[in-house]
Amino acid sequence: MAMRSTTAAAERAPQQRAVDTRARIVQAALAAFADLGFDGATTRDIAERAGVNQGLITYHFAGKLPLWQAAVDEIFATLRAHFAARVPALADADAATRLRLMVRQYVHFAAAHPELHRLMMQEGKHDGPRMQWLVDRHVRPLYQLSTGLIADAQRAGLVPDVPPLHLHYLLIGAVAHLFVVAPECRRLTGRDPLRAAAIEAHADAISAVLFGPAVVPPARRRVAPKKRKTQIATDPRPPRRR
Amino acid sequence: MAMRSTTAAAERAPQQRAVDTRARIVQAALAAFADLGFDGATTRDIAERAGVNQGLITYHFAGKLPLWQAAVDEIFATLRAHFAARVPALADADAATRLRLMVRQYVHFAAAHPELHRLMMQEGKHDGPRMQWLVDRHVRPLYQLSTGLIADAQRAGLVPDVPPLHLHYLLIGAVAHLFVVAPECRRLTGRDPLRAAAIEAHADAISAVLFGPAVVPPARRRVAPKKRKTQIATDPRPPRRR
DNA sequence: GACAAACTTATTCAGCTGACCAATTATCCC
DNA sequence: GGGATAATTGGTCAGCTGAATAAGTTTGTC
Repeated sequence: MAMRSTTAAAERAPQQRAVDTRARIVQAALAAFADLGFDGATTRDIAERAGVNQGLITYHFAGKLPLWQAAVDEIFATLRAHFAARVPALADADAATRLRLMVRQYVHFAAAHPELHRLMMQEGKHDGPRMQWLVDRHVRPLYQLSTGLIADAQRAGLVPDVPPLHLHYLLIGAVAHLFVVAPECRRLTGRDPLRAAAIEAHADAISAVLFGPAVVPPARRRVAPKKRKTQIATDPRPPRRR
Repeated sequence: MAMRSTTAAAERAPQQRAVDTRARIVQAALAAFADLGFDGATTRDIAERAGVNQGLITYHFAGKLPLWQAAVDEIFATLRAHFAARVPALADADAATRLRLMVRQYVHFAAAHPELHRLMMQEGKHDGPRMQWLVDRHVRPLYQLSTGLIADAQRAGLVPDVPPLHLHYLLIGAVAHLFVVAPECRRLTGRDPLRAAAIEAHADAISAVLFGPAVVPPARRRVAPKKRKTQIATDPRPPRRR
């Protein structure tokens, strides 16, 4: 094993190809675990999806469980990066603005990465050591962030005054379900919910339901195809006409 | 192989114990398929959960797929019965009342039978013959009922005027997700979302978000109320509190 | 008691499971 | 270039799981 024996002889930096294969394995594992659950997914299947030899997954990861943990870490890191990159200046904006923006970005993330929610539903069904690890390491921090924002928004009168717990789970389900069962929606309706327009429409629907009709000046919605030129400043979506 | 005799002699009525074991197998299959998906679930496991011999499942059902179909038929029949029993006089009431009532009853059903949504999410992830069968036989009729009600409610100004497709999936996710991942919620928050009070609170949350804050009289509000001068006539949702 | 429905027991056997390892190749550092 | 090490390969392992069925036993009904 690589031991930094005598001098400060630095351990070799990991080679680029190793970084690549690791990443490909993690991505394949993510898809497999999200699809089939921990027990249903097999290391062979994962290796095949990743296009690598099966022995490699034991080489790079100690076993199936560490691989699962790496996959979970990966998708949550992606989620945090998504928000960090797209919800700027969190400290500055008021709660209302932040929540509106985050919800919209959350819709986009859920559409681009349905694995997150598929995986969470696979694991959320049964308690156990994996779920414990998952909740303590990733879910709880996000939950506290989410409910904090919700409480702020409630104080501002932006969202209904119901227990934040319920609003939190309500929101997750409302946002993610369409994309989790996107193939079903496609067969049922003939429309692909992953089209950019459909994603935007879903974000609009969520916003309309959660925050009420997006109006600051009481423009009448719903009656005629009246153009809505006045968009609230805090909602960065482009004005869309129907 | 015991074949049903096709002679002129009348077939015997199925014995009661056979009806019972069939039902127990179907219930066990429902739980297993919802938990593990079609491929992940095993007939051995199902037989064990049902407390019957594994050979019986091949005897009563022709194989794994017919068993799955029986389980799906069962849960959807239960859903229809639930609505039929609890949403009376569908023809009389106006769309608003019906939708309010159905949403609330839907929350109760989702809490009592999370298998439905677990199963739908397992199957909704990938297209294929099973999903096709499922959509054609069960999902599409419900979808048309749901979107019909939504459209009516939109005409009455009860819910935001967004595409019914999005409202439909939004609603399903919002209602069901909390109960699908109930164990996660329990570990995360220490509270059990299956308590009667929690179920009611979730129904309240859904109603508040979807229909606006609860109005005092439970009486029907059929037409757009003109009482509120601060609110435009075309939007009957009461304003959120400031 | 006759006879079929309902159920049990005991197989079958192909294929897959995660883990592990010895041999091989690619890459790095001197 | 060459030695060392990281990265990768192919293969083995021992055991388990899969659905299905054949043959035998109990139970209920006529």
